[in-house]
Parts: sequence; structure tokens; C-alpha cells
Amino acid sequence: MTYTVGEMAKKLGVAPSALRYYDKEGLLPFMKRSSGGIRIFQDSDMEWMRMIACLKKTGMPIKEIKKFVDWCMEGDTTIEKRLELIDRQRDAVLAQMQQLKETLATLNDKHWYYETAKQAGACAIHHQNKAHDPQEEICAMEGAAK
Amino acid sequence: MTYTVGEMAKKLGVAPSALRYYDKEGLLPFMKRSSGGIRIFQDSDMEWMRMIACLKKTGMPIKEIKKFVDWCMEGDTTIEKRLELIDRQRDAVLAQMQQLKETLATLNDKHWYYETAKQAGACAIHHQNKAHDPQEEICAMEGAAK
DNA sequence: GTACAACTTAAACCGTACTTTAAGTCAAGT
DNA sequence: ACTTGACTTAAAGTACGGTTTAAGTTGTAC
Repeated sequence: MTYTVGEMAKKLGVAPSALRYYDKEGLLPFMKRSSGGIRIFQDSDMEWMRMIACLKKTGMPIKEIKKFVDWCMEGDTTIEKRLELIDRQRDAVLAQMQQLKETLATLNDKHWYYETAKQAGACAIHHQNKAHDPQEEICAMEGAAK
Repeated sequence: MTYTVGEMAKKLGVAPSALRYYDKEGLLPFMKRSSGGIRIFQDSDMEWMRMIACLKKTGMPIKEIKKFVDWCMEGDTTIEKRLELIDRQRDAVLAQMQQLKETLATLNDKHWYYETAKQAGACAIHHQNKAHDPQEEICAMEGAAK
């Protein structure tokens, strides 16, 4: 089974221009062309696309993904480099997850702050000993954050 | 205690130009100035900076952070809007965490693939027993590339 | 064999989030 | 008063990851 760039784009849920851009950047060195120059995607290419999509989701820039793809094309001599890149990216993802966990905790604090303020009808509920003015929002935030 | 833009930038670990940019974009409406026009940050401003940093970490664009900051300056009539924004962002963070979890699982598969390939000295080690191999797609991928 | 949608390219354009530059001002130390 | 480093601004530049445009080609359908 083969696909044109438009069909593949639809299958992947991306714009055709994005696939052409990835091709131009060297991310799709496995791509075949028709005699007329039309790109031909094959079912087996889906695995490359999934790998690229995975690395993109980690926040890896296009140029570094290209480095990985190039190593794949080079053969077995680059296995160790590829392993190191995967491991580095795994560490990066773990760090991102930790970061998000901390961010989520802060957002949960803010949720509580605004939920209680909503019940009371005023943010002042969080700083009873102070008169309300815009500057007091800061103190209120500080209270909720700690 | 007060700080210049350079001192505050150092405290926050960002470039002074970034703080000037945030100010220009309306993210720092609480900022004071000296009679000569020099920005003066105060300790109490740290809480605003932390809130902005938190929203930035969720991937929220500058313009939406400004919307939130503007609502904070407007007072209690915007409490509900702010709560909704926080809740939406909380959902967004949970979705990001789920996404990263799936990405991590894929990276763990790839780690195993390259770890065993490294031991064997060749990716070809994975080209047998495709039917039960969780990494069969990679074998297909690299097979197709050659 | 002609129409027509979908493809091709290079090059220009876009939005985001800053950074850099250039020209000038402020404020602290001597 | 003068020097000096850090500040000020507007405007231009940068990096990234595409999208859009314009002019032309391909391939299928009738």
C-alpha cells in the first residue's frame, strides 16, 4: 500500500506542508519518488514517522532528530550513539515530568485559592487583616503559594 | 528591599532583556519606576514573577498570561474567570503529563532495542521472530531503509 | 486529449519569544 | 563635575517550525 503526501498527512493528522518540510530538512531519507517526482509513502514508512513523532513529543529540535535519522541510515556503527541519544532524551522526559508535577501542585494551590475566593465573593478572604486593593493580590498569592 | 532589572534577572535566572520584554508586553503592570525612569522591583513582586513563571511552564503564551494578569488587576469581579483559566491550565498540564508518559514508554522500548543491539553488535539481532517481538516495527523500519 | 485536482519547487511569509543594536540617560563613586 | 557601568527606548535581528504563495508538473478520469 502506498500513499501520496496528502494521504499520509491525513493519516498522521498533520499538514502536507509539514511532511514536505520534514523531507526538506532531511528527516525522511527513506522516501521514494515516482518517475515524475511525486513522493510515495509506504506502510513501512509509518514506523519512521512514529519514531520521528515520538522524538518531536519530547521537544527534540528537528536538527537533532535529523542526527538520529542519519545515524540510523549509517548502520550498526552508530548503535551506541543512538542508545546514548535515546537515554539522554529519556532523562529529559523524566525531568519534564518532574517539572510538570511541581507546576501542577502550584496550580492546585491556585485552584483552591480562587475556589474559596469565589465562595466568599472576594480575594480578601485570604488576607483578612489587610484592606483590599490591587496590590494586595500579591500578598494573597503569596499566602496561597506557601 | 528593591532591585534593578539586572539584579532581578539574576535572582530569577533570566536575561534582563526578557524582563524588559515581559514589561513591554504588559505582564508586569505592578512595576514601579524611579523618578529617572529606572525600573524598581520589590520583594513583593517575586510572587507575581513566580505566578508568571508557573503559567509559562504550562506552555501558556504571553498574551494569555497577560489576560490573567489584567484580570488580577481588575479585582474581585474576575475571580470566576481566573478560576476557569487555572482549571483549564490544570487540565492542559494533566494532558501533557499523560502524553509524556506514553512518550517515555516508547523511549523505554527503544532503549531496550538499542541495548540488546549493542550487546549483539548489530540491529539485525532483532530481525528474527518478528511476530512476538515488541520492537518489530523498528526492525521493519531499519530493514526497509537498506 | 483535455480537464482538473493534487502534486512539485523555491522563496517569501508568519507567529512566538526573545536578543541585539544604537543612541542616549541615570546614578553612584571619586 | 566627571567617569563609568547599568539603565532607558525603539527598532531590527534571530531561531524555530512551519505555512503560504506562485509558477509549473503529474497523473487520473472522462
